[in-house]
Amino acid sequence: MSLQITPAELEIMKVLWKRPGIGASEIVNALDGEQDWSPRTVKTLLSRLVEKGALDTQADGRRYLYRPAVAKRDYQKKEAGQLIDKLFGGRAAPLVAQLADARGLSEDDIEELEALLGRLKQ
Amino acid sequence: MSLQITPAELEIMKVLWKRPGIGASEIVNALDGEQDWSPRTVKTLLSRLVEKGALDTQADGRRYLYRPAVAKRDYQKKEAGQLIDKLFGGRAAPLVAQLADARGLSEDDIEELEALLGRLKQ
DNA sequence: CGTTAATGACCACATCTGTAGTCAAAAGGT
DNA sequence: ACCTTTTGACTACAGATGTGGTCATTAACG
Repeated sequence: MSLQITPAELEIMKVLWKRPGIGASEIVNALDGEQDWSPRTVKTLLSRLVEKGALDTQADGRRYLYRPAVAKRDYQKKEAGQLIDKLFGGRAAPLVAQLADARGLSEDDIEELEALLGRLKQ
Repeated sequence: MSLQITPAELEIMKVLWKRPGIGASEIVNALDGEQDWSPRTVKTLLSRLVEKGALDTQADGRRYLYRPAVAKRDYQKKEAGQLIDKLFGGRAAPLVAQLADARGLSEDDIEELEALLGRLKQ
């Protein structure tokens, strides 16, 4: 299953990754200020995500509670992998180089990466 | 201008980043084996890219020569930046961590990254 | 108990995307 | 001077996407 999550749908996923198991109205609320969507729009996106298998539902009286069927981490991995396959010839290093160039890595970033590389070395 | 390049269009861009200034038929040819598109499809994608401002044209008799109006490097930067903004809270390090986890960095990748970090340090 | 408000199901519709067809003009072979 | 081929312009159309409306049901408030 390809599990294609669109940008608009991703906003919903982000809310649910932070607070899994909430209902539509809480999601609408959480998005307030972030996105300027009618509650109808949020409902539609929720339906599509359920239909796609990206969300699981659990009945709670007359409504549903939603929770991600895909871990954020897994989704991030998939997206990152797709980007490097699509644009960087499947190699990670050039991507990092671009990032460094594009927005500059902070001191902290650099240290974090060095630590990461250290761990990877054995 | 947002300059949204779709996946299909990107295939065209890749050809032209490699060989800028060629005409439609050369592009069709270059894509042979890669994509299974009718020449019509390639023409449509070319038109859309020109319309979007992603390609520049230069008349060559009765046809056009096409060349990218966006450097590959810039496009890569933009995409990488968008990904980390969209999914990684704007921080590059977590992305790299995911990549390492997702597909494993090769020895070479690790060395390359260490060298890169070294350069960034001063 | 009756009216209201919230909820999911279903529907609508414009735009974008993938994939191509038709057409007319021009370039080139014979 | 024709016929064929190539090319760009325009058109087509189904599926995905963004954005939101209608409706019937049901929970909840007074």
